[in-house]
Amino acid sequence: MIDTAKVFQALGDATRRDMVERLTDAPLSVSKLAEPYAMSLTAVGQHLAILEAAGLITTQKTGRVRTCALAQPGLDTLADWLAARRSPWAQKLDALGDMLDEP
Amino acid sequence: MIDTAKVFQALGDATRRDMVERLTDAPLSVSKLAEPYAMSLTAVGQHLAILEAAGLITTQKTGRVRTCALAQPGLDTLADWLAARRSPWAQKLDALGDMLDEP
DNA sequence: TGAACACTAAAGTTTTAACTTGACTATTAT
DNA sequence: ATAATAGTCAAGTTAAAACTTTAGTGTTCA
Repeated sequence: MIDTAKVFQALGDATRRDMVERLTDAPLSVSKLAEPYAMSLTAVGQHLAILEAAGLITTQKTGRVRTCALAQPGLDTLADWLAARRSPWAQKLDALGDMLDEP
Repeated sequence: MIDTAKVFQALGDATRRDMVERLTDAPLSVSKLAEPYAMSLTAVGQHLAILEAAGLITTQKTGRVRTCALAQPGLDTLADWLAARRSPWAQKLDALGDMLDEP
């Protein structure tokens, strides 16, 4: 399980949150991911490292292109934290959801 | 609905997240809430203002004591954001949970 | 083989957020 | 009335993130 602090800190930044949102639709290369932002590619790479450490994305390099995709572990950490703070009903349903998600 | 940015930014700080976690159990005064932290009351007050703006807590002053309690709107914002990024199964169950939560 | 491409590493700068200090208000207790 | 409590305001400091620049690696294309 991913550290809660890393997940919330990662999503606390607007650029990183936007990256995760864009990856919800489809995987993207670092360059494509960087396009909308007015910052260097280096800065984008730093953001991606933080997102990856938080288990929110996975990346793999093929040739010279690194492809980034949304990852579950970070989202699961977030879901667990949330469940502990919501109504008993929501908690039970979240637990059921986790059960049904398993392979 | 609360702004997503405010909620994530609020929970991105370890002290604020700890405050929310402690308020999950029971409401607390500003002083009681401040006790475990090695920082001024002023700093605690600043954190509380951010949490309140994010809809994660509500506060009300009675006499000279301000009591802080966990609030739903911020958590709901978080739940909605999460639901959009998790598996279809988890999404359906979250929606069902929201339905059953209603009065 | 050489040039353009897609990134990456190290180190420094800038910007933002957290926290402090000192002074102050309103409420409760003596 | 006085003093202690509980919190607040404004302004400044400090510490942590975000971002840049420069230089470099490995990969693909002409």
